[in-house]
Amino acid sequence: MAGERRRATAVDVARLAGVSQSAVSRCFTEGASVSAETRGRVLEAARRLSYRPNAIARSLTTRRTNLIGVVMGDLDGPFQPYLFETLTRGLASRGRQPLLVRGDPADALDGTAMAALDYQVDAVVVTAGSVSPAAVRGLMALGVPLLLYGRAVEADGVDSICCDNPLGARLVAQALVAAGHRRIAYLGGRPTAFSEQERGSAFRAALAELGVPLIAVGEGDYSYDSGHRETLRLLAGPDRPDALFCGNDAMAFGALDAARTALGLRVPEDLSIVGFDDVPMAGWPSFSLTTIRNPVDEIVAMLLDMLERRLADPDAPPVLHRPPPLLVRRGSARL
Amino acid sequence: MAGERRRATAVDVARLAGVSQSAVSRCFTEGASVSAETRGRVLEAARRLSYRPNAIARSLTTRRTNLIGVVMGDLDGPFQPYLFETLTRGLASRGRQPLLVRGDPADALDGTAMAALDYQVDAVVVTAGSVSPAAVRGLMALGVPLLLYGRAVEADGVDSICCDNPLGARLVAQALVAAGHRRIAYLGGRPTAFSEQERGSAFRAALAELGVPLIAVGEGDYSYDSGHRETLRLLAGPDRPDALFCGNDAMAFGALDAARTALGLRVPEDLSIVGFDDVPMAGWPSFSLTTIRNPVDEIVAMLLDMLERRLADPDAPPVLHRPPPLLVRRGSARL
DNA sequence: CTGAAAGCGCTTACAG
DNA sequence: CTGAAAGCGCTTACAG
Repeated sequence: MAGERRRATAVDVARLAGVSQSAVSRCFTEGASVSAETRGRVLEAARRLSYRPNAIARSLTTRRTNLIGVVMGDLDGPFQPYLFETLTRGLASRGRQPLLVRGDPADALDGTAMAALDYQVDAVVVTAGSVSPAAVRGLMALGVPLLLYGRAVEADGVDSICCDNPLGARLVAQALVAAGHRRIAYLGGRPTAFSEQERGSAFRAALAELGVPLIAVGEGDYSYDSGHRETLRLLAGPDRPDALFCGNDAMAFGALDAARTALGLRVPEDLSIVGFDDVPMAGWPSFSLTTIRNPVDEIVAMLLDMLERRLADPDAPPVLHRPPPLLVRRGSARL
Repeated sequence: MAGERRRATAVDVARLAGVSQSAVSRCFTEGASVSAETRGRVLEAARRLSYRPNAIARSLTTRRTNLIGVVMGDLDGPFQPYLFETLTRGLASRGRQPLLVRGDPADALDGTAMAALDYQVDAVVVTAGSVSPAAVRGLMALGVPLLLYGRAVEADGVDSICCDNPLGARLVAQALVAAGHRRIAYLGGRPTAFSEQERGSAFRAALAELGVPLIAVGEGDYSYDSGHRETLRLLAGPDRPDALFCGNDAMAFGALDAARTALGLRVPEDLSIVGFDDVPMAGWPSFSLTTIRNPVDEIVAMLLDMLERRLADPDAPPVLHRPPPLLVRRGSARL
């Protein structure tokens, strides 16, 4: 196999099969009319030449690329990889190619990120916390269908899906209070994140309604390290909390390690810790984290449906879905 | 903002700027000759129309897409996401777009995976354990430059880079024996994986050379769950091992949890556990895993250089790099 | 059912 | 430096 320099084109196949190039094209387009005999000869010639239609050329003529821009931030926590995995597999199984667009929660999209959009993606899906609100506005101005995961935005041609964060926070507040906790602390994620804003304020509101004060608040950035660091700080004072709700699982893991290993506390006897997301690791025996399940599979499935719908009709009215999360009781909280 | 249905093309810009379409094109191509005045008018018109060259059309004419196929498997362990993250960022920073190709270690690449290659990727990089050897051969037959990470293959036009697994395994064997361990067990990963074959056989060989027997062997699949399960089995017998080398960190975490939580053993007093990869989590206090550092950053940097070189000269002789790993001593092993 | 031809939006010799 | 034109590899009316 000399690794032929040039791939075969439809013209090559046509020549070999003794038909027109149009006939070749028809054999590779759904529902085009070709006689059985022609199709047979074309397919055989194509096979011999290892011919496959050039998707770039096809995209140029059809003005559809089948490429979906996927805006994502760092894959550095345990949650993002799972989401990304599920999303890209789902896309592929529906015959769409995910083209990566690297975001940065702090910035608008830079040039190298925007370059991906020059490939004429049919739509772009923005994943949780991957970019700033300003970047989302920039994307909206592009006139490309936008699907937002993890934040709610009201605009034409923009569909959003976002776990019901307020409900999740409320479930935690209620369970904690019902179990008798009265010295409750909250460890928030990146303050600019939509999820953090919803979770933080709903948690406060729910506690207030229940007549239980929030006695301490930490400010993390959704990372393990920030969870570890802030927990050390929150537990340093004299009036130590008896429960800590963390804005995501990664911080909760940091909190667990800080409480148990660094401070020598017993969890959940001395301190209840609750996370948010329910990543696979939350079930590992070393963590056994009580947490709120962010229904990723369900969210991705809905997102894919929203995408098909939007692709079929760019002018369809925007939709916003808020799938409900669930409290998962494990060993890290006395509930 | 009515979300204009049609993006501006070079012809639109040319009309607005009062120049030819060729002139517009030249303003967007590196090193083309355009007068300062023309360039100014074109750029201004382009700005007003939010014009950016259509990368699909450009790809068709230049026969270069700047798209790099990235073949990857599941992102379900802690190692793959970090690798993927580093690789795709590196690609993007060099102006190349990563196009995902989903692999499956057990299968050849299926149709939906191959569909990505119809986009005329300039090269494909295959990441560790993402596909079967048969799939790699299929990719080689395509005549597209191939870069292999995590396995060594000798062939024209195929470059490989792969951590020096035998060295890593030897480092572990030597350190364990030097520290006095004499009842050593090995927990392997997926038997069909290139890395497993190298690590497993080098570990055996090194122990044999040192005159220390391998008293037990487990067969996992690189997952946390398999590490947990196999460790329970390995530690069940009467002549319990005093050291366990795991084929990757994920299994080592499972082993740690099994030993400590399920079996109530002390690590490293009762049992030394060593992993392979040094994922970020290995440094978390709950694990404090002694492990072999797989130099991902270095590997990705080399991979990107290999890519540029291969793109510049498709006929360059194939290269094979084997960067050395490093033993990282933490708390999970008595060394 | 089939072929000739136009056109998708660019780049790049080729003349000037 | 600049424009007219060919060509990249397809799809899709349009005639037949």
